Amino acid sequence: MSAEPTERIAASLERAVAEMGAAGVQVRLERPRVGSHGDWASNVAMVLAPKLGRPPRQVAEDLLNRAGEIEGVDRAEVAGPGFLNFFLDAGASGSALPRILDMGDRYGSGDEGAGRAVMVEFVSANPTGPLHLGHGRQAALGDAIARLLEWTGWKAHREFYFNDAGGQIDRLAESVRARFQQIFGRDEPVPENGYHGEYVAEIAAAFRERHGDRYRDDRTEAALEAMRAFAVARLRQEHETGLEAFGVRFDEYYPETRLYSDGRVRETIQALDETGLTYRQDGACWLRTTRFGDQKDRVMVKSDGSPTYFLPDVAYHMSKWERGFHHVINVQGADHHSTTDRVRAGLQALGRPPEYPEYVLHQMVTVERDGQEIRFSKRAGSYTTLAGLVAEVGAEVARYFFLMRRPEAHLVFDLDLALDQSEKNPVYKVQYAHARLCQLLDQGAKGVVVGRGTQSPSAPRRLLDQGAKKGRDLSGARADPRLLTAAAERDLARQLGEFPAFVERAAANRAPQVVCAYLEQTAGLVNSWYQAGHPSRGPELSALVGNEALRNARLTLARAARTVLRNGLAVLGLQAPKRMHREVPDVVGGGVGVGQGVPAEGIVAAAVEGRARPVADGGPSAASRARSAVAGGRPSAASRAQSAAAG
RNA sequence: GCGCCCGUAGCUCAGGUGGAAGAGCAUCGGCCUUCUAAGCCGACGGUCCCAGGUUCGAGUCCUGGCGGGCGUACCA
Repeated sequence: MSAEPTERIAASLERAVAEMGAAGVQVRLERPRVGSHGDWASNVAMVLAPKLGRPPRQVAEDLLNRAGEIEGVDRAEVAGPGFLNFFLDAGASGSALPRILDMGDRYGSGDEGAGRAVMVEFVSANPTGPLHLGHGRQAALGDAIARLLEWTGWKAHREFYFNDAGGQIDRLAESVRARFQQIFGRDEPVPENGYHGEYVAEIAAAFRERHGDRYRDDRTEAALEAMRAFAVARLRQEHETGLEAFGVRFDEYYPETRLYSDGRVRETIQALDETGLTYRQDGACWLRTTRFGDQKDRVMVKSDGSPTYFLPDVAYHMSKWERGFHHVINVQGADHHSTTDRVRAGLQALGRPPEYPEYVLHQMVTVERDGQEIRFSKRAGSYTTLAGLVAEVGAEVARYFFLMRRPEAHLVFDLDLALDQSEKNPVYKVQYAHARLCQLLDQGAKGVVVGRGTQSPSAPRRLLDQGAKKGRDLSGARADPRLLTAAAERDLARQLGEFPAFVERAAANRAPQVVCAYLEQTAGLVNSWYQAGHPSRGPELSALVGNEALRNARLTLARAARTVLRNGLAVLGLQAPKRMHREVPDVVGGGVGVGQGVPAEGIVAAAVEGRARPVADGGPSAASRARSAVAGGRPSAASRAQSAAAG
């Protein structure tokens, strides 16, 4: 193929435009969002119409007539208010397939980043309590954004920052001490502004397990310090293992105290002083952040001589810069948005660019259970933890839930829905489509043939022999995409070709939900294509037809689709299973434990029952349990609901 | 008061460089003798919060409202 079809279309249109006496009008081609609007569309007639004083549709007709036949274009039409829609022939629309197979698990990657370093800082939870769902959203977002950047040629560094000193850690230590004393029956209440969650008592119990009664009557600072260190270490460990269970790893954990111990905070004060933008007022030391667009000046050092949070924040970002990260993305909850202006202002005072660092601020996560909102509060001790959520719905579902919405949109996490209907979750649709393609390709490799009339026992054997003779050819590396003429095939092929553009856009906009939407759409096209060729429906449209050339082309399409789904899931940090098992819960069919070799009737019975009986009002029905258990290997919805209530 | 975010189908939400209104759930109706029905096909469902403006064209951009969320510390 000499030139891309788009170039030929554009050239033909530009010639036609010039003929109509409107040279210089830019011809732009765009991908219509809907398949029925063709492979490419142009708005040039509508731009031209007012200049020529003629109706746009008439101009469009005229343009088409003048453009004539275009190589690679099957047909063209005037549509809507005056769009020109071009439909490529099958060879052109399937032209991405060889490239997909060539690139394999790198298909979709790009090199916009050109190997530059970028830091993504996310989660950054303080060791004063367990990770909650807001941290979960951040973990999913930060990791997915880092992955997107890696896919587009950046070298991503994942960093977790935490405050391991200061007033809140003091209160944590005091809270642990109170709980510790309570173990011995002493009436020492947790401080009013301390941490009241159950986990504090657990820490105290663990502390006693480690140290016995040694600190029982020790009210010294050293005892408090021991508890502080113990609690921080334990919570830090809990965060790391929790994130690991969630599938997120960090390159570096950066403690706030390091900024003090290595003198960076002091250096930052000095450097800011030298800018002449600091002043003293009311006994405190201020920085003129208003010079850089902040709403008011900020205190750097309080009148009691201790620094505010603002100062180490600036020092920390100077450390990032000096470590070579001139591109930094901070993923934070929107409740931190007030700090972004002042931190950037402080950094500008030190000569950093105004857009450093970049922020992705996600809106809050609220959780509803039984139709009621649950409020998060570390101090009240009533909140839902990330670990609890992962235990309930699994890491994959939780991750996808957090990613499928724009970060700046409020996320309502309906626990009931996530529990009872998790198998209807889009992530299963995508993973299932992938597993389905794997099975199909497996059948293809075995030489299985479907279709009425061709089912003589010798047919598979014959194909197997041919396949063996021709080696890899059966896998379709040299298949002819022009044979993919059915609508479902062409729609799918076209969609697969757009994957790299979606990854690039998602990365540029720090928008993982774009990938989610793409995957769901692709999975839908895969399923439509698959169903259209289902043996019971249209065996002549199946990939497993007897005609070898057609079979090759369709199996190539399946391989390409599998590659795209697998890569897309990898971009989000999700698994691409080769096989998905349904597990029929023992409540159906009286304790029939069913695993891999399930009799088909069992599956169908459960599925039918599941559909026939919606969830009744008191609790989960057998039907909903059947659906829940499908998610695989986890407790039934009933027992999970109980554990949720207990948590 | 001021700042940021949100307002799209009954519900939860996607909507690219401004271009032809979408998905899932819910409801209703079809589709398993043969590749996994965790699926597919169809129907129903819209004042894209309101009012102006820019434009050949606005869910998208601009201005002003209305409604909701979050923030607005010498807290951490």
